[in-house]
Amino acid sequence: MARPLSEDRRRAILGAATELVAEQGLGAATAEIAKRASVPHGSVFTYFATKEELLHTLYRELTTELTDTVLAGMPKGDDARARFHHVWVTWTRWGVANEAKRRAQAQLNVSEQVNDGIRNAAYEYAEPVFQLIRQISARGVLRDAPVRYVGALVDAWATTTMDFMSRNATKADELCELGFKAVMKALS
Amino acid sequence: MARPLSEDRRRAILGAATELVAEQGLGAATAEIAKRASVPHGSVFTYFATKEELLHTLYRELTTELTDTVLAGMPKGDDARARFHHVWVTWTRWGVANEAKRRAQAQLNVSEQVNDGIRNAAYEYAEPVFQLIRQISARGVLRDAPVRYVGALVDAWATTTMDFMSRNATKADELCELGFKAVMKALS
Amino acid sequence: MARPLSEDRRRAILGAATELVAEQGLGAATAEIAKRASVPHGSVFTYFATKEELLHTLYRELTTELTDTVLAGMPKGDDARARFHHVWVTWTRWGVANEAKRRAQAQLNVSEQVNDGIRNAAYEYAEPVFQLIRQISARGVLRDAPVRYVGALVDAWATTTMDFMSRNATKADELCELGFKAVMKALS
Amino acid sequence: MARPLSEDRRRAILGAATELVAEQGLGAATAEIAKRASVPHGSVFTYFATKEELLHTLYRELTTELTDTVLAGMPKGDDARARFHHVWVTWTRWGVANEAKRRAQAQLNVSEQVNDGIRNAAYEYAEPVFQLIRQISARGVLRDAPVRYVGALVDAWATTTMDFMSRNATKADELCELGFKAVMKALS
DNA sequence: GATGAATGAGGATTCATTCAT
DNA sequence: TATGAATGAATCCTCATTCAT
Repeated sequence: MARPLSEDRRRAILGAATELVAEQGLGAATAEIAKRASVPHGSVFTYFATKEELLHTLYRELTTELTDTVLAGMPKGDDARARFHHVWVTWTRWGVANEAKRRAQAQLNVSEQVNDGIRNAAYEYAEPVFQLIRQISARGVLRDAPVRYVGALVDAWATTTMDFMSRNATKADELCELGFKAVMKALS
Repeated sequence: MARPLSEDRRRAILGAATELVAEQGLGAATAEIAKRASVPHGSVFTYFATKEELLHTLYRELTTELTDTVLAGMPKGDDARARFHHVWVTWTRWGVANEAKRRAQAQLNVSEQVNDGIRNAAYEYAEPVFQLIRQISARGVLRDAPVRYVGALVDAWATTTMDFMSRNATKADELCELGFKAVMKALS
Repeated sequence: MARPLSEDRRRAILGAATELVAEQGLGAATAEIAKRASVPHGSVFTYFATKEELLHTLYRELTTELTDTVLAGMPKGDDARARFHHVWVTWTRWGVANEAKRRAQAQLNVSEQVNDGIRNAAYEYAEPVFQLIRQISARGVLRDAPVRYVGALVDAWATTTMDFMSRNATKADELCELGFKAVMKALS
Repeated sequence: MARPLSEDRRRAILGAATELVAEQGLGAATAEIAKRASVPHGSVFTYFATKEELLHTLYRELTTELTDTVLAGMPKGDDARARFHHVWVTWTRWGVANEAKRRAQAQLNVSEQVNDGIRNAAYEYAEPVFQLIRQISARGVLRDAPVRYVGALVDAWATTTMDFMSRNATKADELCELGFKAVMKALS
């Protein structure tokens, strides 16, 4: 049998794409992505049919990784606040620890390139998080608002909080907790 | 005697740029912007030295317009809540009524193209809004957080709210008010 | 007013395309066409939106030029034989004198790139020739065959005749006359 | 012990090449040929050293098949007209029944890729047909013309006739006979 | 100033061929 | 031999900016 696709190469390309999209936006050149991944330009297209597919895959992988990270180690039991606190802290720390990933995600998020179908798949994968948010907000001002809206608000605040944590490393934990308290107040 | 630059043309170019940046991101071609503006390609460069300058100007004009809109008709007096309500409603309505502008702004916001200097100028212009936000949050959980952070949180929620208002026209007003209540709870 | 498109450049590009298509087929690179035309590569696309358009234009110009050449100097009067003789001789001589054009035409003819619409336009332009052919063949074996078919037969023989005239310069005139006699016999 | 090359695969590749060359010209990609043949891309190059060799082989097989078809069932005896009628009918019917083959042949014919050596080999293989044509035209206008020229004229008319038979299935037989009569008149 | 052609580096993608498995 | 990933030159086309008119 022929040589199988190399998972390493695939990851190298996605990693390079993450960095360059974070730095330059979706306009990042496939040739430069290849160079950064130490892979011949042509190889980008043996792993991803088009640049669009590469970006879609990147979006999917980033959102999946984030959801997985946030759900891993989730406390059991029904202390919704504790559970949400875990989500919030894990989430924002992931964002601070993975600046390129976070910024690449931000670029992909504003782009038309990422269409509703792809976006919905990401939301579905994050369903447990949405459920938790619904639970938290069940008795608050937003109790009648669409979950997707409430989820998007939490996302927006998490993103903003990460940005400030990043820029202000010494006060990162403090900002994280302040952000958490504010969100909790808004939701409950 | 040199012909003076035409304000109409300048505005046409900025308008076309708004639409195309909203649709395609910063990659929008100057030639296409010119065509959309019904202006010869060369004129883009008599009104703006480079594409970068055009985008910077666009960012400035959009943020300025938004700030002006929000501050116009601001209620007098010290009812901070009423004043902030005015800001919130005007802001989100502007966003819904000016979809292209809102989306262009979002594109410019994530871009490295718009540097900190330009961003700070926008913040300074919006200083009255920041002051109002500080006032609102003076006794809340975020009382010790940096104003810029609190401002960014409000911005993030306003943006998210506009997006959902846009997609859900029949419930726009309702979402606007829900969002407002949630922000108020978070801040105070 | 800005610089107008240069007819010289346009012709240079079409000329270079003629040569390269004759030599290499439709696969000829636009970059090489540009080089042969002593024109920057980008200019090819300011004169022709796509390579396809360039090839279509080339087809149209070649067929038009041939038709014009053949119709110019057509004897007046009703001596159909004399008129057709003029057509035949002019046609095959044009082909011998313009080897690149003839071969480029041959390449374009077999290509799917040149669609029926474009082909029909060429036939319509050559309508006077078809009428003459119909007149010549009105009492022959092919009297009930579709004119387009008879025309295509004549075309096929003219093309073949030119090829042999080209390869055999000393007997070119002889071949031309032999071909003519054979066609006349076939048609009448 | 080395596994022997599979005749089936070879034929599958040639078949796929026929279709794709007919559709797209010589630019057809080997990878696509492989896919159409349901054969791994690499196999194309174990059966044919280069793409060029594949195309040469294709040309040879197509011309050979046509000659074989035309010569099979050739009436014995010295009725040259009957023999040529058989050739003509078999030839044009083959062309109509094998559209892809006919069109692939046309593509290969105009290409420089197929050089004189290869072309001559095909002519030699078709020698009996040339002899018949010489016999038919021995007393006609073209009696002193080079056989190759006369052969090429017949080829050109056969090709044109097939094209029209193909496009006009209901009148195919009629066109076939009309074409035959015209050729006979031209030659004899 | 107004216009739009000119330019050539850069962009995404394709492809014949090779070669590791 | 079979397979299909690897490669990088080549392909068509785009684009910001300049400049002749």
